[in-house]
Amino acid sequence: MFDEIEILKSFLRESKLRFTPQRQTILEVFLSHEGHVEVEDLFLNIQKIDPSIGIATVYRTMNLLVECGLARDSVLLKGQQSFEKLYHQSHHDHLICTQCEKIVEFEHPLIEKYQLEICHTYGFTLNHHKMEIYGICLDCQK
Amino acid sequence: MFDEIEILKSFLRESKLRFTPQRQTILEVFLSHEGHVEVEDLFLNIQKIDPSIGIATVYRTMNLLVECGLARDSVLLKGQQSFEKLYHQSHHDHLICTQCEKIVEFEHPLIEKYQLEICHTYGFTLNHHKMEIYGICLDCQK
DNA sequence: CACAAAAATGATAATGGATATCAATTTAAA
DNA sequence: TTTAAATTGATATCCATTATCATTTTTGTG
Ligand SMILES: [Mn+2]
Ligand SMILES: [Mn+2]
Ligand SMILES: [Zn+2]
Ligand SMILES: [Zn+2]
Repeated sequence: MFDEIEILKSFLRESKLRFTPQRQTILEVFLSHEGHVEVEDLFLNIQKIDPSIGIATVYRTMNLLVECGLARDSVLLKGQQSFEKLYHQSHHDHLICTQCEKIVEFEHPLIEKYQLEICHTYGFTLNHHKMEIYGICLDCQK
Repeated sequence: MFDEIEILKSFLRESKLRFTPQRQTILEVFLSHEGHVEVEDLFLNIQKIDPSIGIATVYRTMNLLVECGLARDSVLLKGQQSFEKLYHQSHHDHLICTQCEKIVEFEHPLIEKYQLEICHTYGFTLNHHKMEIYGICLDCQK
């Protein structure tokens, strides 16, 4: 049982990359966020801890976190990339209100099962998937 | 039973917008494409017919086509927006090879059914959805 | 401890797709 | 014909992300 820091460290070691203070800070700030984080929010909170960290390093590190499976890029909110935690999180998909942009997370085991079936039918190996349902939430229906 | 031109015309009429030669050309070229079209390809083919049409009008018109339900924006290929026909097409989702970017279309009635269930559970009205499965295709597995 | 090679960083320039602007043109309706 | 509104194309602008590059940091080796 490893925690996220260990995951990142071993990923970096295998890739002959280095574990740096900046990468640690960025990972920690990212982990402190619940749900879906935009790069801008992430960057603001990172700068509170270490104002010398540049935006380029944030992007670079987030890409690494996606590569090693600690993050996934999530829904596109107002044109900006956003991320959410992937490790130690139960898999889920998203229900998005097109009016207020509220995001509800859900999971449905049968949908996951049929996805596997589909991959098998077409000879694909399953890597990951993205499923977003767009509609109007209860609040916005009023 | 209306065809696409009629759909667009009546949408424009209701919105107090105008049916123009440019819009007709763009719609026709779009309809002549099978599958998923990037803006760049679309623009090239439009210019073959009317070289005076500008890229801004193409974007503007494609947005209209999405609004009136004749097109939907589809998967993001190499950073560019792409569209596919929506009217008179059977609904389907996408299986995408992460290696060669091949796109296979599939449909699964049960998945659609469960999506409705989920919306009902959370009190959402269902508008549309997007489901993409990423994996490696048979050819690329070799 | 040097010392060298490789990797990482931050500032900033560059990229590129999409949108906004605006003067000129076209359209619809009276 | 006349007028107001809509549309167009050229082009400027926006803005998120990536590339560049000089400098700094890290790692490993003797
Ligand atoms: Mn989520
Ligand atoms: Mn398709
Ligand atoms: Zn809502
Ligand atoms: Zn493939």
